[in-house]
Amino acid sequence: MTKKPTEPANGHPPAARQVPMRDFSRSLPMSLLRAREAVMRQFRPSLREHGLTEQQWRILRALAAIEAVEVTELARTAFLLGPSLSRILRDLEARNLIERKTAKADQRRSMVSISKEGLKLMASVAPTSEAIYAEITRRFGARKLAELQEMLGELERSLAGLGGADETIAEE
Amino acid sequence: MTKKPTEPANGHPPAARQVPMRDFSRSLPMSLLRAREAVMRQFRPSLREHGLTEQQWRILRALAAIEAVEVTELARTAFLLGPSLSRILRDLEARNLIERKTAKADQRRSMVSISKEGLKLMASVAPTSEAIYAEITRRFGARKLAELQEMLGELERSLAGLGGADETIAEE
DNA sequence: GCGAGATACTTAACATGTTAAGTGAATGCG
DNA sequence: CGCATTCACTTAACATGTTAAGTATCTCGC
Repeated sequence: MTKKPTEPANGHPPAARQVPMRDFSRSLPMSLLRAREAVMRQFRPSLREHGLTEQQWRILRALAAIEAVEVTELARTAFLLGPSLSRILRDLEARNLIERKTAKADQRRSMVSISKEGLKLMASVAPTSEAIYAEITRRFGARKLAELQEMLGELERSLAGLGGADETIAEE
Repeated sequence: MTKKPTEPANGHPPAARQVPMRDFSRSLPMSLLRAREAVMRQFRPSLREHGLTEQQWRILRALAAIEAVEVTELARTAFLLGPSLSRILRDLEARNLIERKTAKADQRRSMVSISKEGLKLMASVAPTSEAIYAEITRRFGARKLAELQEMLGELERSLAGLGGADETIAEE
């Protein structure tokens, strides 16, 4: 074991850089993607054991903190797009982990809440999840973790209102 | 400043916190997800105009820096899973943006390279992409950006070899 | 009140993420 | 050699990301 399967011979490519660009592997999006994947890799197995995906878990967590929410608000909280949320809610409802009822005042809105079963499932997952988070904090350092999150928040804020496109309001 | 994470007197939801957990919206995975989305939101419209998705763009960028690579190595570089890459390469090849040829020495491997057309497309996208990156850097600050990326790298490294599960080597 | 427009979702369609299984080609070992 | 194992990829199947279109409901001006 620990055998090198294939030696590419070249430690690094001889490079034929034909288009001038930053080193791709060091771009901000890639850094963020890799960091997030490194973190999520820790959680996924545990969630999987409980039959939950990352997104389903996000939804349950968001619901556990409140009585009930509209779908749109839940989408914002769990950071999911409407269509994704719509599908997931359908499945979670079929599994009796959440409940839905249309609002009285506005028949368009539907109020979502976590069910007793959903709470039970959460209670069974939470300890492991918290332990993993604690281990990550221990490894990386609580102070640095707080700093990192602060920077991420700043980054987010500094890009707010720079909507990439179709952000032209009241213009033609 | 230096506000405690869990403010009991939060002006947010009436709270029916039934399962003890961290404030979900401030978890590390969510911070990373939101930050990355804030960044990618800037690039997607431009890529879309050129008929490229984020992942296709990653592949082209990775290919532009070298002569040719095996699929597995490309997957590592572009941070894509094999199946995703396999599909995308099929499409990029159909659009004549890349070329493939099986290696002589090992018929299993296929060497992928960017085509002349692919390079032309890249050249047409790169300026806008670089401009967006520059604007992000300007807004957030070059120094802070470097710091952030350093921290993200540290986070990644500190979690390496903590494979969440099925990481048990030489065991049964 | 009523019809145009706005809202809150949902469906649809296509691309990717993710895991498992399949296929053909090399390798290692008896 | 023979053949089980390993490799490098590809397919398959299901879940989500992403954009566009559809549906029912509500709001508002006239």
